[in-house]
Amino acid sequence: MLDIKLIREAPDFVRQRLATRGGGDEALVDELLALDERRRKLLAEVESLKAQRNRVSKEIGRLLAEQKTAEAEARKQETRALGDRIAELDRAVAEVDSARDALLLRMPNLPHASVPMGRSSADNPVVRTFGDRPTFGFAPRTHVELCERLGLVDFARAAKVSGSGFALYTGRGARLERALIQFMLELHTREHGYTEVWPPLMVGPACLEGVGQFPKFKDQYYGVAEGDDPAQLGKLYLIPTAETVVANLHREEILRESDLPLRYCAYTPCFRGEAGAAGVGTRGLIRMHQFDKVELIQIVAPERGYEAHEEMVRHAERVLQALGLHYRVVLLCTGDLGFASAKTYDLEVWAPGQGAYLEVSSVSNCEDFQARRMRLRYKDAQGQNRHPHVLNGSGTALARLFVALVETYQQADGSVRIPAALQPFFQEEQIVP
RNA sequence: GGAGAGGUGGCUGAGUGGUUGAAAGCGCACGCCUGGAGAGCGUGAGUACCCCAAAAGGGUAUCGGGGGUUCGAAUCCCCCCCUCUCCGCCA
Repeated sequence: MLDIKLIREAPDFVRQRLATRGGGDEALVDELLALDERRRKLLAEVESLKAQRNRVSKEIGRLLAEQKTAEAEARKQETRALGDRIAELDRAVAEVDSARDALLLRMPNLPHASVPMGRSSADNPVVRTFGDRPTFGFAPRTHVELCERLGLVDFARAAKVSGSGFALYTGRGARLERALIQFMLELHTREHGYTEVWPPLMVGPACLEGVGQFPKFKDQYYGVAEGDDPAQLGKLYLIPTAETVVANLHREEILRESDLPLRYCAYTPCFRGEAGAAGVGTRGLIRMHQFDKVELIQIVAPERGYEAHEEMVRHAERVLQALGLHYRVVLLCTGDLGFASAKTYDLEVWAPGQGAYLEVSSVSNCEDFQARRMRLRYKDAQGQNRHPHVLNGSGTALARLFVALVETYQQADGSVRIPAALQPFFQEEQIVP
């Protein structure tokens, strides 16, 4: 969430930055400031009353110790009314508090100054590209055709057991998926200095709130209930991305500066309701309720936030480079930026069978927005507690990468070559019908 | 799922209604001491919020979380969460 002190001290700046997102959130600033002012007013009053009560209580203790029971009783009588007033004010504070927090939790992060202005994905500038679109001496097939011919994915049986939006990888398809996961984990842990973690796949709502998914996007998630007890719902959710759990690993901690940077790499399945998303029902692997992803997380000192951000984009790019896939890097404009992010790059890989770029990675610096929500801090050299920058990036998402790979390396006879970097993990050079 | 034990500051651990924000020990930081280190001695130190232009200073809250009793709660009552042990079940 945003720093209430910043909103208090520079409301115009905050309004202006929020306005660039085009979501109308700047209108909340005045409401927030009014609540904040009321809160402080109430606090000042109730706290001075409590101070008074504490003084009298101590005095009563002293009087009782000195056997002056009558005097103590008199004091008690006096103070009784104070308690009622305090309780009343406490309730008022709690009300204002929760109203203020609810507002704060709904306000998105401020876009970084370097983020281009824009309304939608159409305004995202391409920052750089790698490679060229491959050419074919034949009409390239879609991954759906290729997968069915080669027996890599059984969509029909996946739908039979789980409905649409699920894939059953079979035989060499399953092995290819596993090889890609293994390849990426090895790359990031051995060459980019990330620590591998394999986290729980279900988390409590506090974690979703911590990364900024709650309360705004509550309908996107799969809630899990143990048994048939509806009261259990809302206790645990399937993670929509490893970010949800890994970014929260140190929540409510005060780290030492020497602990930073923390770099984690995690392979996990990801689960998404995709409620209302166009194309869930379309064939193929492009939009799924369940997909695999290798995620990168960094927790760094604010001074190093944007340096680390650029570095992370390069780490994700190396996956696509090593696999020899054509891709482009896009910088999200203000209007397309995610709720928690201050700056985001997307990696879009070319899928010849689709004739389109597919988003396989999104690398964001959320600055201290998430750290503040999850009460994650570190103690700097001066002994000050500060919120670190929390960054997340896909390194990369699997299903679409699978699509791009199969479509890019398809041959005229319907077979698929395996790029050299993947061969040690896949153990074969090609997939033939 | 059943039975029991327990959750106190960075850690260990005292504390069952009244100067207890919390003994003691360890660890930590700084200073003295030392050629240097250690030992020893001394000093300091939680977190969040509020008041104050700021600093200084003052205040409130915080002993797993929430609620209650009371003038006053780490201490009493209720609910919840978590950890550990044993049993059951189970990959």
